[in-house]
Amino acid sequence: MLHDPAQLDRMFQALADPARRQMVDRLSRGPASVSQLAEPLAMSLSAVVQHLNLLEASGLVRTQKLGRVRTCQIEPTALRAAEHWINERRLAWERRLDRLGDFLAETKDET
Amino acid sequence: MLHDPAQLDRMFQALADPARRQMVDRLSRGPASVSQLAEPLAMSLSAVVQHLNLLEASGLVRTQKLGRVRTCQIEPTALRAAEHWINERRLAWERRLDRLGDFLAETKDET
DNA sequence: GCAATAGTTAAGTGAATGCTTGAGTATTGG
DNA sequence: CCAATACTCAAGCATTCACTTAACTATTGC
Repeated sequence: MLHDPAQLDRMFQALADPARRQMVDRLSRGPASVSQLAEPLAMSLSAVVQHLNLLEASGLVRTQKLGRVRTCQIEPTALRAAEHWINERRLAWERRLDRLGDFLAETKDET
Repeated sequence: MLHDPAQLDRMFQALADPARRQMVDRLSRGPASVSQLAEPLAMSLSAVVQHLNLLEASGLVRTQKLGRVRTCQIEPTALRAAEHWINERRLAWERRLDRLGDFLAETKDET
């Protein structure tokens, strides 16, 4: 389920918004309630809840409600999936460059 | 300029679209012309050019025109910036978990 | 019990996005 | 020279997005 392309899509989509990235950033320093997440953001609590729902649907954040407080946490495995996608592409490119370098060095030797 | 928040924003924004990610994926396997990028995509060439312009503005892709052919390449340093942002947050969370584990182990010893 | 707290839900709005079509501009092979 | 190629640019359009406000529900502390 980590490599579900639709899930990857929701994840990158979720990370595309600066407010949501700020929320992820805040959560990387420890769990927080919805109000705590909202506090530094210049928008209504309702807007924050909507962002949070998206983050949860994307798998980046997990939440649980105790009483009237919803506590939010980062889901590191989801972050790792996004990280991995980018890393794979970058490495593929860099490996290609290396092979090209090797090839050029070789053909230069053959003078 | 790699840590310009506006640039990071454009980058995550660029990666949020599946067509654009498919283009990055294709480019990770080597340079390509606009038409080559368009070939597997179910949309007009014009649409592809619009995606490409966004990718270029985000710094993820560099292009150069020779004659009538625009050749596109990945810019790995930009990919690295996105990767780095995610990685930092994930590591911050995981380090926090480790410290928490240590604390729990310590307090358990003190019985 | 009742007011304050913490969050939820729904409806609406304006701006941004992802396309399309159509008309144009260089370049290039024959 | 001229037709095919390889884009490029500008409008227009439907959908999605990021909000807002307003009304509502569920806890908690006194």
